[in-house]
Amino acid sequence: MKEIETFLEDKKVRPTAMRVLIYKYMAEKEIAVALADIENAFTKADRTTLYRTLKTFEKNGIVHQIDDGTGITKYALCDKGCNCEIEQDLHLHFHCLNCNETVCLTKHKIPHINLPEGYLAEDVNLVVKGICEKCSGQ
Amino acid sequence: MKEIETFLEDKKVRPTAMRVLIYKYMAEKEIAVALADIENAFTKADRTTLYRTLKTFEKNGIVHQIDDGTGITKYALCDKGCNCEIEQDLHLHFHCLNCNETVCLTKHKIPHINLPEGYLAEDVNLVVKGICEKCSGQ
DNA sequence: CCAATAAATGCACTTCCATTGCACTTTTTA
DNA sequence: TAAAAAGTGCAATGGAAGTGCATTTATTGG
Repeated sequence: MKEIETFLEDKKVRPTAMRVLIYKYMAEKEIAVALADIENAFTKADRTTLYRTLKTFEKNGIVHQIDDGTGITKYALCDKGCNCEIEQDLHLHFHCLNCNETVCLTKHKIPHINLPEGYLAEDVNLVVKGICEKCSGQ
Repeated sequence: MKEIETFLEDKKVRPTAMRVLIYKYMAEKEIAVALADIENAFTKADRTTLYRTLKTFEKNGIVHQIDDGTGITKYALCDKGCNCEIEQDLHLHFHCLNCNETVCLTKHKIPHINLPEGYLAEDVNLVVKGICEKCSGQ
């Protein structure tokens, strides 16, 4: 708990009770979470607070946003060295069509993409859909 | 015009006037189009018709849907050999942050992605964002 | 310690786009 | 040519993201 507080402070985010809880929640879950998930977990808190907390976390490099193609924005904690901004550091995301969960495959960097002459890449989004190990093992 | 009709018939889609026009419109544009684009081009037709036309086209392998991360669903004509379903055939999409246009880079197949043990890939979505050749050349 | 200020939170509302239900029209077919 | 099917148009719904403003809570300088 204390560690979370100091962690947030390091990231220049004031560690309010709500923020610590949300961080804790996301750290315990190992999958990417949607705003609605957090809403369900913290029914006493207002949607807006949760929403803005995520935006604050995002702005300060605590979480990154994931577009997994479901149309629902997901968020996941950044790894220690996760430089979401740097192209080379981008990892891919896996969305399971069975359990509907999305995970960061942090170890799997996106391979270099060759583009035609004249195209300049600034950002890459790679989502693989299929069956995750949890679901395929059953 | 006649070719479009027979083409649609080949795809088991009844070539109504509207459908032929929409197909023609998409063929002339070389970029992926949003429903709103088509709406603007065909102000006399109803949104729903255009929407359902795209869905019909999609179901019959005439167009494929593109999620370029803008939150707006785009559609593009499939190439002759575009087997949208087959993983190996998936091409990548490029979204220009300047002109906001999205194109299929049909020639650029998605490289094989190595996944951890237990993960089964069924579909891959790869979107590169940056500056397109039209915009970078200026 | 207290007042002034800034940050965080909650509520209500808006916007935007995708999607659907139902009625009406046009086309197909038996 | 009548019945059925497919296509089209209008209106409404739904879900999620985002915003304005008032209120509460925390911070800080005197």
